Amino acid sequence: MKLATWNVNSLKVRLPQVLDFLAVHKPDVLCLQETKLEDDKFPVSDIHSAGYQVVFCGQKAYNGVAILSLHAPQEVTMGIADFDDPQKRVISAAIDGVRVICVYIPNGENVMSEKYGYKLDWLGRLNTCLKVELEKYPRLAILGDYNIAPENRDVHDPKLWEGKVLFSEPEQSAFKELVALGLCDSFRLFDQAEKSYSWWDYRTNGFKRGLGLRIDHILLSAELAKYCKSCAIDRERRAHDRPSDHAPVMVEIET
DNA sequence: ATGGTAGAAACTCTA
Repeated sequence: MKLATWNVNSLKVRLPQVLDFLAVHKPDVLCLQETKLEDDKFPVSDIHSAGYQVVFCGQKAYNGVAILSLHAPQEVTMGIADFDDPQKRVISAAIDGVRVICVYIPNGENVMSEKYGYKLDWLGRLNTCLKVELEKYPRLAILGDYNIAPENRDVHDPKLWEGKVLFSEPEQSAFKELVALGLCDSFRLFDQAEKSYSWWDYRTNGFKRGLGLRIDHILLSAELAKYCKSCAIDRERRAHDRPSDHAPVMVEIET
């Protein structure tokens, strides 16, 4: 079983690239973030024509998440339980016996921003909700844009990024607390190339200059991690014409 | 050089 995640930064612009990704990799599940589409604008028929089912939860201009799958999504839920968040950042479904949670964790803007407080609060609420999900679904995968680089090796220049949003200590602690629930950063189960990143800022010509961060992750419960055979970043997607600023990440799980 | 680019929307916000 192949599970993938990709922050597409506008599904309207990236739809042809998403369809190509599906055709090339044939993932069982693809989680999307930053679709930036209201639900009545979602390209359902294009996804169906590609042989995929889809559930989604979006809004105008910002945020928006979706789960594409070969098999039927069941027990679909939107958002975080007991948290009335107007921002559309979470969608979950049970697919082929795996509970899939697609997350777009807030960016935080900068550590002095109100949005940074919202991000840390949001991470606390996610943690609480994942505790419950883990009890209910031992086979759990949380895929998405976490907007957190967990370790020094996940950032091109840790010194430069020290104390900055995406890399600050409180964010990294929140990430560790998610892992401490009994989850595992699937990328680090395997040997990986140095300077493996999943996001490069458009603004600094980051991709061309190798200025990246690894902020897109697939966390797996122990029950899934023990059957995980690979985890890879599809870095070449970032070199495409009109690329998203994020590359997809994909795991393979033996079933 | 506290810059730069990209997307959506609508003369600004978010990343």
